[in-house]
Amino acid sequence: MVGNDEIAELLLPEAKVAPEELEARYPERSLPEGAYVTRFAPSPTGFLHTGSLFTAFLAHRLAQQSGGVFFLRIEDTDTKRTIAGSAEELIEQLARFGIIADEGFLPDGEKGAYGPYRQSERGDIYKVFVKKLLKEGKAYPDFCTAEDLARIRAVQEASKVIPGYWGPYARDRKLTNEERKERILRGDPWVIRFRSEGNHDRKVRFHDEIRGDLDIAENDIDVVILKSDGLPTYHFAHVVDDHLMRTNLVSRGEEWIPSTPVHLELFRALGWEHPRYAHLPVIMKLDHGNKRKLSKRKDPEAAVSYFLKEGYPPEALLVYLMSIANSNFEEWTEKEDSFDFRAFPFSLGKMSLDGALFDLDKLTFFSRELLAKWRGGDMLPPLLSWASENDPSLAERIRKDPSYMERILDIEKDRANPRKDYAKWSDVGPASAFFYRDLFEPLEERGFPYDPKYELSFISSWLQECADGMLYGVEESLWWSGVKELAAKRGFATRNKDYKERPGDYVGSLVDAAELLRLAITGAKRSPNLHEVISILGKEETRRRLLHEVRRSADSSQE
RNA sequence: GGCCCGUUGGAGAAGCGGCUUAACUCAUAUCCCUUUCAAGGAUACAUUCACGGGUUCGAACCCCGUACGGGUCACCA
Repeated sequence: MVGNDEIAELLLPEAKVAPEELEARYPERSLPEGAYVTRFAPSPTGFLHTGSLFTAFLAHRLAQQSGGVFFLRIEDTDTKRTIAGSAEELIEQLARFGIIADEGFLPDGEKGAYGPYRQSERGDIYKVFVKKLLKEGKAYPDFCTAEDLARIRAVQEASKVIPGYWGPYARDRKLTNEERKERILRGDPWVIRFRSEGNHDRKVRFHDEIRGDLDIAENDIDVVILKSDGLPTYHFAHVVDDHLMRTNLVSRGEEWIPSTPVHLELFRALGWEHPRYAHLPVIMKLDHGNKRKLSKRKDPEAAVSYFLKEGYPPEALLVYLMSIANSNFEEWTEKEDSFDFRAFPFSLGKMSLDGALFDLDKLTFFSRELLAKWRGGDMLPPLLSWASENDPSLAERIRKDPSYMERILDIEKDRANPRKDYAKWSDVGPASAFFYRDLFEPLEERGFPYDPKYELSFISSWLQECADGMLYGVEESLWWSGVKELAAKRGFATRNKDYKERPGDYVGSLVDAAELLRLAITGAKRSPNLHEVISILGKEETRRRLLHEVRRSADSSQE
């Protein structure tokens, strides 16, 4: 008689460590009551997805606010899909969002006593437990080829039974150990499958921290736990790792709900308690009236790098994500007059159950609000580092005279309701262009859209009067009354009401007078506060711009 | 297709059987203020909670069915 032990030995001779030894090597963590041990466990198969950032962010928050531990594990058991360097890129990007793990796979190497934190380096650990299951008869080698599996599936489809490698359809479950030994020695390729005791007509109930109690059919599939390449599947790796790393709350995407019964059964078979689960809703997008998952291929905003490239401050994205996670966060920000989500008590129970639609408008709103609170001095460093990567000419302009840019960024910031011009760093370049002579000149040459009701000769003389009579270096109200005086002399109505009542008595309203002035100085009908603009440009440049327009309009009026 | 989860305004949502003639935020529109823009202020925007039925004196809230949306059914995670 060939026993299970012999088969296990034949299959996995390299697994020599005793399970107990591993248990001892990774002891229970001693943490305060209620502390969460969470993790982010990405597959290094490409860029950081916005949904992954959401998941990582919340796991991180949960650990931090409970005084627990947040670690990062790389799930690279699918060697075919692993992309070299993407794990490093992932953690580097997370770090830009301030999501830095307490332990695990980190930018400067591994840290923590529960490693290794890369599944591809944990092969021996998994095998120890696979071997244990083998010995206990809870797992067995399966010699099916892809064609064998396809055939089984075809039979199942034809007879309309539930597809999958289960019960009577689990071909190699029924092999005798003698047969197994023979085939192993013969060198037939194999995988290890878990022998499920489940019955899909029965339901398992488990508690989800977000959704409450869930009743789902038991697993009855003999899932593969060790692949032919010697690495475990997700299911097995999750169970072993989260047990050994002493995770107590697994937060992951809701796509995992249907396979949770598999995990529960594996935990039981190994004699372990399972962690708590929180299945997070997935971020969606509206596409032709249909909701669908944010797609890597179709949606630029599915990649976190998109936001970085556009120059949204990372903080703003996180504020937005927190607002979809807990909608009461928004009320909290108003009450506390703060966007500091670190101080906000995030709650799994308050999460909504279905996936939120990604709303760029709302992100923009938060971003504007956030940046409005920053002074020029706070904005300069992140702006410069963004520009260095994404807008070299802007970066150069800033470097040449940082304090000039700082003054531009500070326009109308010094008040109770600060100006909200910028939602992202890429807004700064276009918005500030007219302050720079080399960028402004082409605008000048092109001509300005002055109101055609004014003759060019009139414009010319009005601007000349402004150039000569305008006050510089004085505070705004003084400056403005100076302008008003000039406008009155020129025949503009100084009060809008007057103009509205008797338009015939005036050449225009103060609005018109100011618009001509604004156009000459900034090149646009819309601009930030003119007084502040002028004081940043300085008397010389302002005069130069005015006189240039005086000349130009005089010239064209003669033609 | 089977199973699971869900369905409140354009978006995020509050609500958990009478206090809802459905809060709040974003977006949109109009008006006010105003030297433009931004900001700010005011107002409008679900005659009703996917639909149908039931329970109840009373339902967005409880039950059943239907529809719709999403997820999942791999040696991928």
